[in-house]
Amino acid sequence: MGVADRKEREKEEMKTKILEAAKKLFLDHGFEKTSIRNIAEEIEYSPGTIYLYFKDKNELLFALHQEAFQGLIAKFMVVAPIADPFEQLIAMGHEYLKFAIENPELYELMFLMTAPIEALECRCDVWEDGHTALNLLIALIDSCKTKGYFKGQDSDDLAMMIWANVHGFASLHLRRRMSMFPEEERIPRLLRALEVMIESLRKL
Amino acid sequence: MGVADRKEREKEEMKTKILEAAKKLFLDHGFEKTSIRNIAEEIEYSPGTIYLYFKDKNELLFALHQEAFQGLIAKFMVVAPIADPFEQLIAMGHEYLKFAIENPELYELMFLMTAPIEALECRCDVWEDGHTALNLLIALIDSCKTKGYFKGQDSDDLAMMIWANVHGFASLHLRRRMSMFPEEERIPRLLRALEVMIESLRKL
DNA sequence: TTGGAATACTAAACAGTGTTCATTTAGTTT
DNA sequence: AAACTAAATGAACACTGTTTAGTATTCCAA
Repeated sequence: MGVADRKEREKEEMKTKILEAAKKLFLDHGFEKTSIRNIAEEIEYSPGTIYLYFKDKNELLFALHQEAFQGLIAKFMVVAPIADPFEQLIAMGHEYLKFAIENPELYELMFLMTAPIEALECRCDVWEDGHTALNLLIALIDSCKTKGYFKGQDSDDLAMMIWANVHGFASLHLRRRMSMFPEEERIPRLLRALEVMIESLRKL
Repeated sequence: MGVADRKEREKEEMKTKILEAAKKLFLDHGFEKTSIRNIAEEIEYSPGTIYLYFKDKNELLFALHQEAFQGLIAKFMVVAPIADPFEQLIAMGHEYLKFAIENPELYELMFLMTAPIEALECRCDVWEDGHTALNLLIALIDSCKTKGYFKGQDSDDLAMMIWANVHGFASLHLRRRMSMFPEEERIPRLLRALEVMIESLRKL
C-alpha cells in the first residue's frame, strides 16, 4: 500500500503547508485581517483548496491554539529545576508574563480571542492543554503548602486567583488598556504590580 | 439665528438616534455582527446617511465607550457611603465584577475589545473616564492606609495589582476561558478566588 | 495499454461586509 | 419664483468567508 501511504503523507504535507502560511499571516497581520484568499495566495493555491483540508477558518486557528499552549507549558518546564517551590512559583509568574509580552498574537489566541472558542465549544479537547497548564500551577501550590506557605487555603481557588492576576496583567497590557501611562512606564508598572502580588502571596 | 439653532439641534437629535440604534444592536448582537446596514435599517435611513454623522463604525463605539465608563463610576459611587475604607474596597471589587457579569457587552467594549482603541489611540480623551475610575481606587487605597492597611506599599502599584486581578476574573469569564469547569461552578469559583484575594490583601 | 473511477484543484458564484459618491430631494434664502 | 444649500439616497466598489460545478490529473483493474 505504498501509494496510499504517499497520498496520506502528501495530504499531511499540504495541511502543514497551509498551517504554516496561516500562522505566518495570523501572527504578522492578526487573525481578523488575514483572509482565506491571503493564505491561498501565500501557498500559491486557490482559496477553495484550503476548504479541502480544513473545515473553516476557525479550524486553522485551532491547530495554532494547541501549538501555543505547548509553548507555554514548555516555558513552565524551564523553571522546574528551581528547588524552592515558592521561588519556582515566582519564576513561573514571570515566565507567564514574559510569554504573553513576547508572543502577543499567540497569547491573544489562547486567552483573549473570541473566535476560536465560539466555534469549538463542543470539542472538549480544546481545553486539554489549558487544563494541564493549570494543573502544573495547582501542583506547585501544593508543593508550597508542604513548605508552610498558604496555610488553610484551597489550592484550586488560590490557583484561580493567581492565574486571574497574571492574566489580568497580560490582558490589560496586550489590549492597550494602559495607555494612560507613557509607553516606557507600562511594563515596569506591570512588573512592580506583580511584585506586590508576590509579596501579598508570601504573607498569606 | 433660530434656524441655525434648530438645524444644530436636529443634527444632534439624529446623532443620538443613530447612537441609540447602534447601542441596541451592539449590545444585542455584538459589535462584529452588527453592520452599518443593520443600524441604518433600524432607524429607517440609508447606510450612507450614517457616514454623514459619524466618521466610521468605530466612532459609534467610542460614544458608548464613554457611556459605559460613566456607568461603572456610578456603581462605584453606590459603595461610597460605606464608612470603613477596607470594607468599601471589598464592596468595590464585588461591584466591579458584578458590573462585568451583568453588562458583558459594555465591559467588552471598555476593556476587551481591540477595535475602539486602535482607531482612537490619538484621542487622549478616550482615557479620561478610565483615569477617574482608577483614581477612585487609588484614593480608596490611600484611605485604607490611614487606617493601618497596606503599610509601606505604593498606592499606584497596589491599585494596578487589584485592578488587574478583578479584571483578570472578568476577562477569563467573559472570554469563556473557564469552560473546563461546568457552567454552574464558574461564578462561584470566581467569587471564591476573589475572597482569596481579599484575604491576601487584608494580611498585606 | 486502456477505460473508468477516484482524487485534486480551480474558477466562478453567493451572500455578506464597510465605505464612497454622483445624483436626487427637500428646505431655506434672496 | 429662482437660486442656493444641505440632507438623504441607493448603486457601486472592493473586500470578506464559503459553496459548488466543472475540469484536469492520477490511479488501478481489466
